[in-house]
Amino acid sequence: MFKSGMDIMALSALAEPNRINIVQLLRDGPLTVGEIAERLELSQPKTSKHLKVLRESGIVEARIDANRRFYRLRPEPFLALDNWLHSFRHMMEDRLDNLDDYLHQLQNKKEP
Amino acid sequence: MFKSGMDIMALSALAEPNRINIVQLLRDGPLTVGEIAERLELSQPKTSKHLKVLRESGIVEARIDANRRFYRLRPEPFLALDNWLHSFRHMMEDRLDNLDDYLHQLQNKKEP
DNA sequence: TTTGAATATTCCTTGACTGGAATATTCCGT
DNA sequence: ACGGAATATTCCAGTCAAGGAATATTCAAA
Repeated sequence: MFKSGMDIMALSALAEPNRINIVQLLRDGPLTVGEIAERLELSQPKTSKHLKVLRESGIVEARIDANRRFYRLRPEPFLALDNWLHSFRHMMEDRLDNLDDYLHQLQNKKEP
Repeated sequence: MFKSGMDIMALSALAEPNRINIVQLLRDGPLTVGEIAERLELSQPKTSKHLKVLRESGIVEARIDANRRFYRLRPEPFLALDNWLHSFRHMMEDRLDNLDDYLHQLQNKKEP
């Protein structure tokens, strides 16, 4: 049986500013809790708690190295999200009316 | 200036079961409030309130026809989400270790 | 085994979100 | 203008998640 609905857990986990920041930070590679806390200027307990939510929703996982934990992103939820988004393809294609401008705006990441 | 962070508003709006259901229902085309409420077995005020959240986060828009409002999805947030997901491509490619199984599992939407 | 570093957890308070019920608004037909 | 249909809004109570502070746990090194 195939599940066409999106996982709420993962979305809820991402729907929080600190956690989105953590996820975007981990895009470039694994980091320890202390490094994450330092770069985002978060307290250590706060960081640990958000990482726990991300971990329990399957978005990150930890590699334990003695005292430290290296957190890194798991690809599965991102692939699942991408897969879910594909189910909206037809809707988007049907509505490609005044959308060219928006597309160009998204593509143009260069400064003027 | 280009914003590389994902919009929290849209994610928060999606991170709720009723609203995800509404969004997935609207995938197939516009519906009125009453139709949405009926198909999802939600009360009318409940439906209206969730639609308000979706509307204010830019996920849906309403076409007014006399007494009725036809709600439909806006493509922009989905494109934005898709665009954001692309920034995780490298991470996903780097971790395509034991991921083949998962990919096949996602692709196989047919029954055995 | 004591110390210190790194991380997790608990307790508590506060703010935000949800749902239900009732009410308000808008519009069409008569 | 009136009544009814479709939708929105308000009010209120209950729930839940986030933050701060303090504390607990785990590990390595001396």
